[in-house]
Amino acid sequence: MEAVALDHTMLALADPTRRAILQRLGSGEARVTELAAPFAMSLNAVSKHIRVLERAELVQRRRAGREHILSLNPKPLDEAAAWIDEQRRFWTANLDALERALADYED
Amino acid sequence: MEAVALDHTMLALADPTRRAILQRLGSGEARVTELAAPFAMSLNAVSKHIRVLERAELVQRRRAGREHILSLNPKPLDEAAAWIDEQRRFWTANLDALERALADYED
DNA sequence: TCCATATTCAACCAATAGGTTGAATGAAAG
DNA sequence: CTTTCATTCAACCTATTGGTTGAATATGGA
Repeated sequence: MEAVALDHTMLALADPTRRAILQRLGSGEARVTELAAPFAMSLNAVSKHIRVLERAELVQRRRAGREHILSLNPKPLDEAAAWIDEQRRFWTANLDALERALADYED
Repeated sequence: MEAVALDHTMLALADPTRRAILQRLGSGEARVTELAAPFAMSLNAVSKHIRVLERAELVQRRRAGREHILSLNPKPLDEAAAWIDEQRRFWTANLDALERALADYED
């Protein structure tokens, strides 16, 4: 994944409102007003959050007349998970090597 | 995971310098100066990045004389990965339900 | 046509991020 | 001791976030 794309994805995930929006979109597409309803903030604020999610390409917009229908795009989520998993594999591999070295030392 | 902890973790991961620091720490602990060496920015800037990683508890500090030794703490990484995986499971479950509904409809 | 609805745009604001430089602290080494 | 090394603290700067309110735009419906 492009570094800047990861930046955008991780930043988008670093806010509880945006995570809640993603979670909501997990059960199906929704209009802006529907997405905004649960939150104690203005529609405009939610609209801005949606733009952050769009920048990260976590969310796609489709216009149907005056309504904008948002839907989830899981790919950046996959790529963020892949980055984390790679780090964890790398880290545990090095830990294992350390343990083997210690075992050798103890012999 | 606490929402605010996830906020801190995701935000910490949303910067290429900090991700590189984590990657470096994957292969073993390091001093501040060592961590800063690869980057074209001041030591102070890297010191700040480290504080962001510490706030997220992705990194731990141990003092040895005048040196501060940083090491990786993978737990927040695990919890971030768990959040993402949960979303993906939820999402694919709903997609599957949708597909089943479509299959029924087509019958 | 006129009004209501859905949404964004624009301007503003306070707080935070991400960087700089310069000074302070504190340990090590000569 | 005095100097060097490792690191943070403090102040500052600019850009971005995350929110607000008010106006603009565009579609739908009576």
